[in-house]
Amino acid sequence: MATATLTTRQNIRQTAQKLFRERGYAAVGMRELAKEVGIEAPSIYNHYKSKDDLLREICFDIAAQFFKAFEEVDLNEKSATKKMRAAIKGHVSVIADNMEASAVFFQEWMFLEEPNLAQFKKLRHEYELKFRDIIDKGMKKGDFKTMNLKLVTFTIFSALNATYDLYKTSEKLSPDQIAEDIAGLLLKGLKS
Amino acid sequence: MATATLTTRQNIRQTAQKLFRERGYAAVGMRELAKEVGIEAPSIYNHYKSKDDLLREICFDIAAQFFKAFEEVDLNEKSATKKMRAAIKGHVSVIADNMEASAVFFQEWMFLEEPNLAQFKKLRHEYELKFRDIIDKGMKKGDFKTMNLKLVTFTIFSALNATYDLYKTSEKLSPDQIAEDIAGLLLKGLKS
DNA sequence: CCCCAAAACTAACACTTGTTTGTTTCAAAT
DNA sequence: ATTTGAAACAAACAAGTGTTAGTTTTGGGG
Repeated sequence: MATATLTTRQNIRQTAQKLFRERGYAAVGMRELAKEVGIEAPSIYNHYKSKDDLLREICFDIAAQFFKAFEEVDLNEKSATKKMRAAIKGHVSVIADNMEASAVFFQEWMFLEEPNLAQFKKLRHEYELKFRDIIDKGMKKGDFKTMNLKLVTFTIFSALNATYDLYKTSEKLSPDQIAEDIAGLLLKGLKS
Repeated sequence: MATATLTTRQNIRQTAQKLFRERGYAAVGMRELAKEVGIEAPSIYNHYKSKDDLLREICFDIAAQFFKAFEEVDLNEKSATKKMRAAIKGHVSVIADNMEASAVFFQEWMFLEEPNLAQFKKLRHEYELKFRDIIDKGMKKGDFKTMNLKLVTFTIFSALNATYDLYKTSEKLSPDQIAEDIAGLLLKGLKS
């Protein structure tokens, strides 16, 4: 059990992640959130500036984790195939380690208000470009078959980002195993 | 121009599809919807019983289209590979022909109220089983490599259901071309 | 013990939510 | 020209929205 005793702030955030995922950001009220935490709604504002602030913290924290996971991959791996496999593994691991939060990241980000929304989109685009870059270089070196780059990147991301749904329904598959299997399926499709 | 002159009912539905997709079901109010249609909110209730009724019609209509598209595939194709390719094509075509509605189908269905929600889940599960069945038989016949069935089905669905996002950003790719490319990528990964 | 700040509370504000009621408009059929 | 039913409307309801103001509780440091 990593959960010793949560601070109220941590408790609010964790509960928000759960509720936002279960019922959607717009459908969850501050009073409902507060009740689940065990406090009154106004008390939340001692810890977060606004509802949007809460969503912002959740989304941007996951974004940072994706970038961090990728950084290690980019430094340690050389060939396009190995980089891709490692990137997929890192990405899936972040999702696996933050199931609720990453579900919010993927499904509720559009409720961010400006300027957070614009910054979020920018970050996400940067991250996608990193993946696309690996694939592009792999194609040019002949490791991967030449195909529509945008479509391929999209397909891969879609598959990866559904990992969350997989966890819910699946007979216990480990994150590593899921990452391995998805990587296997997709890389075989990429290979020239 | 297929749009000769829409009935008010059709107008409401089409506008609802657009708004629900753009801003999410919970975030769209009846007054906002009405305004976009050019009427007052209470007038909507001359055409739909409730907000939920609107969502129900959108979601279940798309569901019916998926089933219809699959039916033809199942009758006309024989080998697992051909069936799979045709099923993917049919699925993507339904999305391509109903971009807004299918986006709502995939992202807003959880806002359905009971008993619609339960029925929707059941339908969706049935549809998934049809795909899984093709893959399963393909594996047993040796056309496809034996892998975790649930994971494979999930990965494929995830890729297919992101088609909508692809349309928005992509340099004009035809539905057929998208279906072809995705099918190519995924089937190669499946092949034994 | 007292103080002070962090964090909880109650009450309220201004506004929006989906929906209902009762009435009026309007176009097609008699 | 009159009837009729569909579809529009304005007004309102009860409940819920995020948030703020002002106050009380709480728990650790001097």
